[in-house]
Amino acid sequence: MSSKSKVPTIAQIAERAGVARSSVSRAFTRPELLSTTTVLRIKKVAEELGYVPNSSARALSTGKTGNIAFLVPDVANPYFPPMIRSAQLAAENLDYCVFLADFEESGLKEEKLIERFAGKVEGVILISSRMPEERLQGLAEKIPIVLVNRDVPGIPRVLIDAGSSLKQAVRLLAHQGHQEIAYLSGPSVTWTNKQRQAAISMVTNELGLQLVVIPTEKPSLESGQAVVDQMISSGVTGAIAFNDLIAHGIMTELSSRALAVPDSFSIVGCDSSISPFTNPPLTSVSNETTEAGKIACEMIMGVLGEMNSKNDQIKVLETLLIERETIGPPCK
Amino acid sequence: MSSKSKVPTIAQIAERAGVARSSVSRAFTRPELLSTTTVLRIKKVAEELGYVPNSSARALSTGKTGNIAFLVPDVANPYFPPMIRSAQLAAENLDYCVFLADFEESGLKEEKLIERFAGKVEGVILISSRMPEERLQGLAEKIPIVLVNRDVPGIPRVLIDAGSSLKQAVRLLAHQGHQEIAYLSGPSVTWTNKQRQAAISMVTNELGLQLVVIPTEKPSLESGQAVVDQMISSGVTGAIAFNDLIAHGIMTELSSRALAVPDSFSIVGCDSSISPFTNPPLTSVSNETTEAGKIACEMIMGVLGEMNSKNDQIKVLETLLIERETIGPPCK
DNA sequence: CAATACCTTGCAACCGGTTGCATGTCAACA
DNA sequence: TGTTGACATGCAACCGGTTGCAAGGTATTG
Repeated sequence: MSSKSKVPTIAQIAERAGVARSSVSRAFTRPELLSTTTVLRIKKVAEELGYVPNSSARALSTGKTGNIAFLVPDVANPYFPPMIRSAQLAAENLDYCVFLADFEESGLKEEKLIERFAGKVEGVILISSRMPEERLQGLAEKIPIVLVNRDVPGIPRVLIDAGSSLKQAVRLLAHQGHQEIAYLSGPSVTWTNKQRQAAISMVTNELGLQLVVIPTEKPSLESGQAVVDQMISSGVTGAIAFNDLIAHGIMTELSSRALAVPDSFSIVGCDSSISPFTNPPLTSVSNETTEAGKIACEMIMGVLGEMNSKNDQIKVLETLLIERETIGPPCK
Repeated sequence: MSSKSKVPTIAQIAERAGVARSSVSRAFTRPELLSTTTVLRIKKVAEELGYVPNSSARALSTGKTGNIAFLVPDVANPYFPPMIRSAQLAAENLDYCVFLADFEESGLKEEKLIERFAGKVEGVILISSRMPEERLQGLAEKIPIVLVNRDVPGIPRVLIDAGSSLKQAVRLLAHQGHQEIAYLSGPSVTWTNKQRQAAISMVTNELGLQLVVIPTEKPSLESGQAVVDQMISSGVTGAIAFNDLIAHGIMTELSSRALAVPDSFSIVGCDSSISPFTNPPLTSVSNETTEAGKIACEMIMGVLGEMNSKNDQIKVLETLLIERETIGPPCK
């Protein structure tokens, strides 16, 4: 029932230590301005009373919250957690805390979230943003933004380039004798999807292969399962999926129809989110998300200081095609 | 170069609208105290100037930050993302923002994180906490805490009970004729592991089966692969793993040795995090994490108001054994 | 028509730190 | 010994909202 106890403030420490409030503040933020003995005395008293600086108050007077926000399209998509993890770790090392939010693949929700966070954070990291370019640019003038897997001029961004690996995958399929292949596309508005599809279609054109683009509902397992009929009837002998989830959905569905991979179909995934775990192990593109998360975090820290100055830095992460066991010669 | 622009404050809205600062404040927080026309006028001006309340300032004077923290042992473990997602969604509906942090399976780091968040949040949701019980109780006196999958009297908690499902799994194995089975255990300090192991051993005793407990390094795929030798040499014909990841590691390793599941070994997982995706699909325990995250969030909201009052509520979520295709008769 | 109640709005203190400036102390230097 | 400067500390304003209290105005009532 120590009614007065609660959380001690700077004032109580000051009184107990016989100094001014400002000295207590400085003991924590700029100890080099005080004599060593004073700092020690203050810290001792603070320790005794269990003092913890009130971060709202600090944020109010300094204007720095020490927070950033990390927005992803779908937390449960295994592609993102490693990125979330590395970004959060990187932020933590710089004494920042990170808010996480899921915008459920919706540009509208994304925008609402940004507005909600605007006052609470110093910057926002947007993963695979679905917002229209002009909106992004508008927001970027109000609050520091770093994009991952979205290419908007004028906004700092880190891009994971799966293009070269996917081109290599097409060549590999061609080399095995495939003439007609499918691309199971992802969310059509995303940079990632456009970029992947463009890379693939460039090489199929070059090699004179037939490319069938089959859209999927969502980049999920279920969507992969759902398009198998369409894929089979299209007459292709191999397929490259937008991501591992779709590829795995296809494998699952094929397996349930007693169609073996790669004997009946060759399948290539992308991102290596779950490809090491599938059976047979899925040939896929390496996963650079951990690196991307870390870089995005470092980038935003760099941007925090210098608002206004047109910051147009861009970092492209290259990928590798990881050959596992789902490519073989065509069946038909 | 509108140097003066920046972010408008309550004072500028007040001036522009010809009212006192307090009226502007009330227009947003308690509009029923003002006349409709005044509220409208203020809101209009605020809209024009792009006013957004400064949440640090608000937090300072009200004492409420509108944030909670969500701490997990490992973001990248597929068990957690659905829980994170549902908790975050639930929080958002109540206008709360959530910090996410990864304590890397370490009780020490967990404690540091809680302290760091202490000033920034109104409450903390701890998933599978590794902290000693007395520490938890100490912290719970300072800040509202809700535990998930950790059973500490006096602290509100939600528990996912896989026990009954695992008992059923043991019976199923026994019914198929298995005499000796293994439990591939998880992190020994966790409530989850203790509870699962206890449930299994209760039934093996009851049925007179031989139970071999094999510890794993981490609840990960790699750890599962690493213990296969030990499992084989122990002479068991079936195994129940602490989680799907370990189970899948075992399946992968067995598969690379040309040992088929369930023909050579029967395997049971837990949590259904990746079990629907394995090949063959892994018999496992249902995943109640989505529900748990939501409930944890609701629980902490309930606790926020009434600190001090001994709150000892507990919610237990029951699970289901989901039979897929990895249990068969013993081989040896 | 005066007294009373209610509704609307303003005043000013407060939340808990931070920081520019002023003051005071003491040692070093001329 | 008087001056100068470095160093240590205090004072008070400020960050941007919130809120108890009071004042002014209008409506209600006897």
